[in-house]
Amino acid sequence: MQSLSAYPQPSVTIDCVIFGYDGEKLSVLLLNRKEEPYAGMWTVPGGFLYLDETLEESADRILRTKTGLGSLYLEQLFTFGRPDRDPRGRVLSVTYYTLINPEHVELTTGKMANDVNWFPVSQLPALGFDHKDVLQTAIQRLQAKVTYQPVGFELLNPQFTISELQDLYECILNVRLDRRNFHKKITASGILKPTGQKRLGEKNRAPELFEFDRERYDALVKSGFQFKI
Amino acid sequence: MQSLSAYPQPSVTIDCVIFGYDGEKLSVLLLNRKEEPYAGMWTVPGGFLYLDETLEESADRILRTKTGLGSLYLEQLFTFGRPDRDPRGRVLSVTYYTLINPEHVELTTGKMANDVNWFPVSQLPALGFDHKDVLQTAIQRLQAKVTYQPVGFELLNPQFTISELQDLYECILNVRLDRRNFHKKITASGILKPTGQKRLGEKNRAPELFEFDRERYDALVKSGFQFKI
DNA sequence: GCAAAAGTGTTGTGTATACACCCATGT
DNA sequence: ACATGGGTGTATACACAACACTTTTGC
Repeated sequence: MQSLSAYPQPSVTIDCVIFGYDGEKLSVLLLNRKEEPYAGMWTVPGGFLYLDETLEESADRILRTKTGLGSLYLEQLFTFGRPDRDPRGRVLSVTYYTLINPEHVELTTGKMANDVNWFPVSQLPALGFDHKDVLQTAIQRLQAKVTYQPVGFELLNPQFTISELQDLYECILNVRLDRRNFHKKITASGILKPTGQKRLGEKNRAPELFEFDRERYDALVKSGFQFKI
Repeated sequence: MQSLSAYPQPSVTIDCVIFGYDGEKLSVLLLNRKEEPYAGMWTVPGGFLYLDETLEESADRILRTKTGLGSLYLEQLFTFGRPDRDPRGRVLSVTYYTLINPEHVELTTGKMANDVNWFPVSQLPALGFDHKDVLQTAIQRLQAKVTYQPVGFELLNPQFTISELQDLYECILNVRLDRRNFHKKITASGILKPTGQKRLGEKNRAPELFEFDRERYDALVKSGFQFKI
């Protein structure tokens, strides 16, 4: 590969905001840095881009190495590039984000970090670099997206109840929704597939279990469908 | 500035999609390249990022140098990073986009280009690099944005008629809208400031002239206002 | 007066909201 | 049987789409 060294060359990191939802609150996955700069502080998982990999391949490699997570569906968020955002020199950060269910994954602390942990978005620790801006941007994007697209199924079990879905939406959007209207709207949208099963063993009436009907959802999106909560 | 040379270093370009509207069709500003690679082909205006400037400063500098345009309000679009997207080596492209009124600006062909010209988005020439993807992404973003935010005033004269605004929307979205419903919706939104003047000299009834009420618009956006066409 | 586009109003239809009621389950 | 949350129905208000008529301007 040619070096193009006639032109200025910054370094580039890929940083990933991983949202998780445990049934109660929205959290993000953070790493405690072992090395300078910002040793001992928390940051979003990230690493340097190699020259022979795509941005997405890089994100996947970095997440596997540093958190043990792999094969996630990542969406590009924003590219941060303030000249002073990294004390080591000029480093751009191309950021990605995704949503996962923390109970479905196993975390591994890579050797570059002291610790990997979930933090509720309402109680974030002090963050290194400009990762406070990164997280703020990611939360705004997630909120904007959830109001017009039924994202968030990744955060629930494959089979879930309508109440669980409503809790998730209320949590992301930080609002209260009418239980009955939510029920009507979400079933009318046609993207929930009834399983015919119920969740037994709870204290109250057993709620019906649904699955996300991705085929039907993709078909609706193609035809210009817009979900509105 | 430290070099960080222990880490792989790609080059980074800033590329800008400039949309223009001449009252009839939506166009984009393209440069005819003088040098390899892709000499003689058309590309979106762009250039290499310097290490001491922000991404936005870089975009501004590049546009001034190559097109004569300056002080535009640019919005970040996407970062393209396929390893093979530039034959010279690994080059990331951080892209921006904006909307301007072609009649309000004067173009200068920088010495790096043979020519600078507007092309209707429906009749694009062969494009260098992956700029076909760049333009497609930009058009999608513009269409998505215009349906929930009243963008596009930058493309009109400071004073404009409701019909002119409707033509613009129909052009961007590629649909036909009911004249009377559009009139009601846009005036009810409160973001048009009546000037009390009319545009005389046309063949038919003189239409009222309006201005964009940016203060009121910003206030509405803050309070969670959503425009829907 | 005529043509052409601008401005205004009405009405029906569907969708969102704010409600109240019954049902099923575990204790 | 009772408490608790799950499922369903309905009346109202509101927004939107479809449509017809009047007004103003230049010729």
